[in-house]
Amino acid sequence: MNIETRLSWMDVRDEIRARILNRAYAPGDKLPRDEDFAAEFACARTTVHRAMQDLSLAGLIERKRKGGTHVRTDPVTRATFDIPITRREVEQRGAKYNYQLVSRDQAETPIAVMACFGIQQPAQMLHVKALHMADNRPYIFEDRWVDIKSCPEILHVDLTRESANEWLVRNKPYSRIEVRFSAMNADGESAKHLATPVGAALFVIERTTWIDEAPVTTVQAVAAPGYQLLARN
Amino acid sequence: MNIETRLSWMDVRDEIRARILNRAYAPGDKLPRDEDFAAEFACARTTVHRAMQDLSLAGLIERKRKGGTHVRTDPVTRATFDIPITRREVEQRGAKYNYQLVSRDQAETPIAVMACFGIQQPAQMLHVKALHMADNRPYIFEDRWVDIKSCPEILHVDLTRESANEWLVRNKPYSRIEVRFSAMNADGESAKHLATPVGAALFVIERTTWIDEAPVTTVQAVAAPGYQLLARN
DNA sequence: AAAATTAATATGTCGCTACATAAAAATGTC
DNA sequence: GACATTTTTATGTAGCGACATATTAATTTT
Repeated sequence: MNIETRLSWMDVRDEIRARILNRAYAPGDKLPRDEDFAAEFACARTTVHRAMQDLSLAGLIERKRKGGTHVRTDPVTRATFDIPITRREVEQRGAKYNYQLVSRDQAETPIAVMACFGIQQPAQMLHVKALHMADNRPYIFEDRWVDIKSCPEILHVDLTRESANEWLVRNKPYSRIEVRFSAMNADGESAKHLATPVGAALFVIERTTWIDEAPVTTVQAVAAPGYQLLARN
Repeated sequence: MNIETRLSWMDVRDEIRARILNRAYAPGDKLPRDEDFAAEFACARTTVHRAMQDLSLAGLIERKRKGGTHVRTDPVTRATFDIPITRREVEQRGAKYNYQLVSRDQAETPIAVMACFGIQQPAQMLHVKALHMADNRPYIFEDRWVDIKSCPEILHVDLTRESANEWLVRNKPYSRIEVRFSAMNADGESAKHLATPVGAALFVIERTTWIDEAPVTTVQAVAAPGYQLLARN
């Protein structure tokens, strides 16, 4: 094919996005039909469709069957985060990873944890606290609960050698996840493990995962001061 | 068409995902070629392709031309956030939105802000501080810099009535954005505006936007205690 | 005139074909 | 045997046609 004249759906997307940024199509405006764009760009409707899908996913436009395509009046900022295994995160920063089990015991689900999972009845769970280190300095302190019923194998894992984080990610892929970010003042325990003064502002990541409605694990990961999370888009 | 036998790409995706979760295909394993899946499911290769694309985007598999498709050995947690206009965010919580301009002046770019934009030379910028309130209680305190060269209109906007946040989102769609999350202890200024004790842990969202490499705005939004960010996926 | 039905229409999806492209595997050359 | 070149192969992308589906608009019925 003629390389110069062949348009990819990304070219189409970029052109339409450029027009929206130019305000050739202003917020609230109705865009031409896919077919008309296809005619203008001399490409197939499927190509325009793919471009539109992408813009729609990015939050720039809204599409409705029969209703047509409109530029969103108040575009949202949509960003995507990757939260890798902690070991990998540390190693990608070029630091030496180290891990330390703080405590490990079995208990009934406390009420706060039941709320995370959205369950009514308490269950037997494994309660693990551990510290992840980068270049021998505290990096993340995690406080984790693992449902024993949906994950009995965890009882036989040597958590002094391998972190529950790593074992679970490798061995229990979840089907649903919920992630919450917040800030908290260091309490006695986290201050001690993260080697910071009590009261220091710490970044908190809470993750809860399920396999088909069955709770798997919930973890509160408290990062050492200075931690930042950066978004792609 | 026969509704019962017709498979959609989502059905194919769900089936393949189920097999990965079942460990029918374990982490690191090579998956069958798209064509083989197509034969198995009696659908077109494009349908399998779409399913695979989705799984790949979700971070569950990795694809390489000629290399084939593999289950990722350490799947990343991938989550997407929507950060709407602050007013809309407040209103969606069912609270009354209120806005207050704290300060507004023009100055040369400080070094810290130059770093956010990745520019070498300082420029003339508008420096705005403002407070967003929910039900008359402090919600978010923002400290914003706007590049006057790429956004001269901002000088004529009455920022006592409309927040820069809202005006920019509606009038200056960006082409690139960077978002950073972190935690900080309340300093004198933020403590005063957010009505919290000095030292309280606050959640911080930093956003910087560009239009084609030209800096537009960078903002540090400090949320009142208790603020949480929840991810979709 | 209000409500229910029907038609029109823009987007959504699927199948098929053809060709593009990256990377591995095979082959040829020194 | 080491290196460069060609072939093979699995995924990536585009075009075309057909039908599905949701919604709006038009029409008919009450």
